[in-house]
Amino acid sequence: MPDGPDVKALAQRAKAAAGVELGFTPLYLQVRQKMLDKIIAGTWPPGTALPSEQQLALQMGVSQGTLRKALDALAADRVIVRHQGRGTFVAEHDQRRTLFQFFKIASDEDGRLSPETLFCQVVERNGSAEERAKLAISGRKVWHIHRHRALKGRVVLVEDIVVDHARFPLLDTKVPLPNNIYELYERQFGVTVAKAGERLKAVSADDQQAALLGCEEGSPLLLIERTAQALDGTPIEFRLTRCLTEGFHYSSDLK
Amino acid sequence: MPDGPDVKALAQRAKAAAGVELGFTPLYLQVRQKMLDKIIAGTWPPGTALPSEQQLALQMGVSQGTLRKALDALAADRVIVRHQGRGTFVAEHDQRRTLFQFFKIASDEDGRLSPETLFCQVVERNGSAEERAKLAISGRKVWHIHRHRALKGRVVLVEDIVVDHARFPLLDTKVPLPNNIYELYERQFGVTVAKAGERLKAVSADDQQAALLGCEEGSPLLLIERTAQALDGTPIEFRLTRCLTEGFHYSSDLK
DNA sequence: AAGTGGTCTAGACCACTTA
DNA sequence: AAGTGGTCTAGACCACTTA
Repeated sequence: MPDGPDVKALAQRAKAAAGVELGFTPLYLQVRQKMLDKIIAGTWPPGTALPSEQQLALQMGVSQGTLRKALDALAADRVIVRHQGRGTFVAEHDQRRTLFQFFKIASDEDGRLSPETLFCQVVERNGSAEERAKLAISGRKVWHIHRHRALKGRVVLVEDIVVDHARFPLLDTKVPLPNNIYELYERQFGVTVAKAGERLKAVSADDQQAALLGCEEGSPLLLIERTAQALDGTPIEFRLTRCLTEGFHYSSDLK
Repeated sequence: MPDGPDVKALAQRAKAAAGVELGFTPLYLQVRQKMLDKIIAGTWPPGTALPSEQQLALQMGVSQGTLRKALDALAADRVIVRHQGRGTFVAEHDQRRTLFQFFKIASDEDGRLSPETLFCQVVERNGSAEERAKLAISGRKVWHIHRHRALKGRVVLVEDIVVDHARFPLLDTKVPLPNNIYELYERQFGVTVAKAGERLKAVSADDQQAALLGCEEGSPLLLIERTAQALDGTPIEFRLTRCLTEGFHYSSDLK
């Protein structure tokens, strides 16, 4: 004889009563949100090993299957990383992640490479209306980071990065910034970049850019406008990258 | 008392004995491959409604849960599309899919739009060594499709598409080609484009391109090199798109 | 009302890692 | 040997669509 016919329906209603309900939110998505909230709140900082699935299922009062669906969803968004036999961990901005998730420039012949930072400057200034809108901030001040980056020994990237001054106190004292800037955001400021959207255009190099990149004025450059967001969707960073695409390209998979 | 302790282990070994085994392939991936094979073979053409999960599970001799994991994997790769309450269908190249999966150009102000084809020419010619290598073909001949496409009434895209002559017999008799060329591949030639990789660069417009796009010679253009693949990974199409990015951009999500 | 995919449970066992 | 995530089953019920 099967036991209680509507255990999960009761659980569903119990969870639903507590949260905002529009129509129907499955249990596993409610669990996913609860776990995401803990990660956002810093209860489980990046790199932390989560409790085992069995323990989490007990804590949350759901079956292991439901708990796994929640973890699967978080893993699909790269919020957590799972290793069979080892455990489940909050995702970190190590070099590998930066290279594969956030760096899309590759050599035509040699594929993906890590860029080397040859110059880096941090300036405090007032943000333009556009910048403050993109960062959704009410304060006036922003940090402006300017970098020159090289691949295969040649400067091919010029970056202009703008972030909220208030969110990154004393950023200028961290100079020279490490090559991996998202690791800095994460470790020094508790800010996790979770995803980004990019808009690509072709533009002409002005005299300054031409001098930096060692090309002629008016040469075509790939312009990449990136808006990066935190785990909760808050915009964190606005970045313009100008890229010389002779021997290099931006790689995009359509699937 | 729980019944047979190793039902699935037996099933696993039975399946394993039949197929190529390197280490360990889970049942659900074996089921996924079997279903993919049927789709590739044309047993289930695009648009077909698959049997219900219950029926498929019975046919394959696995539980509904395992069958669902196989379908989930196929749905993640957009090979099939599922609709709660309606059924599961083999994915089709309708306008929506083309717009969201394979067309990444959007208006800076108005977002995603469908391009309009203003000019389209199909020519038969010998493929270059590079083209034949990219298409992995041994024959000499290719079709070269040249199109001019407009967004918001302005020509901003010039496309040069190269496909295997042998795979698309009498393609020139289909002129004028429909706006959605992947739908043509699918319906007229039984060729399904499943995924594509793109390489983006910034280049200068030559005199012809400048004339077509209504810009000055030397203007920066976004060059998109696409290689599109069939369900089994075979390269199907090599495509060069040159794009005027004034008021438009290429959109890419990093996650 | 019947059929479909979607969720959830409880429990067994496997593959893999670490000690 | 013990612990972790990964697979698989059998079965119940829910949300949604169509007739």
